[in-house]
Amino acid sequence: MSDQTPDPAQALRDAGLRVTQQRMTLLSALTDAADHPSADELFLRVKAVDESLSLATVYRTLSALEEAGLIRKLSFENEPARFEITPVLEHDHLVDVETGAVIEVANDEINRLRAEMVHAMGYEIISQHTLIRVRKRQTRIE
Amino acid sequence: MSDQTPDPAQALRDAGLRVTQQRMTLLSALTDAADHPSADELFLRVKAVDESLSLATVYRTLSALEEAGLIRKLSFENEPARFEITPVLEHDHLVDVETGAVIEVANDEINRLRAEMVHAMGYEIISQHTLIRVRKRQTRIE
DNA sequence: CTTCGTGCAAAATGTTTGCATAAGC
DNA sequence: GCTTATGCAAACATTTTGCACGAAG
Repeated sequence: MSDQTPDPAQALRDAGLRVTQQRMTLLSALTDAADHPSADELFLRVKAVDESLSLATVYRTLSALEEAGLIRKLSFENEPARFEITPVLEHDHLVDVETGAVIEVANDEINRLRAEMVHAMGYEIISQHTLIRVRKRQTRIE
Repeated sequence: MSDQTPDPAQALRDAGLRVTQQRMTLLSALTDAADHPSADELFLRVKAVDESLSLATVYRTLSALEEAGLIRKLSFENEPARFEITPVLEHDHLVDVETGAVIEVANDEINRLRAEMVHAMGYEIISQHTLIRVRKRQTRIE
């Protein structure tokens, strides 16, 4: 129960990054986020904490955090990039095209098959992501 | 051996779209493409056929073709969208981060598991795509 | 002949960058 | 003190749009 929400300062230090107020604010905002915010949405959230934090810093910090492997960038279709704390358990995303809802899904069997396939081709996986656009199935008359 | 490269005009008509010279040129360019060109790359290729064809038309046509289901838009990371003729057999893409090469891969087992999972959650798949960023595995000393 | 697609230029969007200042180490 | 991060505004790349004209059905 000690590293549920690890100290952002420590996480930054461990990643070899300088610990600044802005980076801690941003990392905390992402850690606290239940959704998958875009740079712009994050900007609004961190501004509520630190009025002076700029959008440029949000972008620069997101790049730095991604490069350090602390966060993951998700490229959805026809919309700005979204971000999430690097998941401990690999998972993918369903996007309900009607509501816009993003649902996380994990399937060990699929992950295993994928890793095997890639390995057999002589590659190693750096990162992976599956995006499935879905619609609620009509189980009854509507 | 009759519908290997179907008549673009017919394909457009079947999709309920007006048959214009520009759309045929673009659809042919994509059908002939061995790679996954971006809007800009396609623009260069179609301009070689029809000098007057504009970039705006390329974008508008790509949107129309995608909506009609004739082509698929691929959202890669940190680069413009790429396009391909809608594949008959569902497949995903490996991107070699060192060379930039895009490799198509298909795995029926994975596709089946995915469809099952999504179905069990009460959804139906509209479209799906897996992007795997990879690096060549060192099999020997380098 | 009516509707829809096109070209052009301008605009909108999302993201990056140069520079002077401020903060981390 | 030396190095790196930040804020601001300007630049950038990609994609979208308003409008007048031309082509498709």
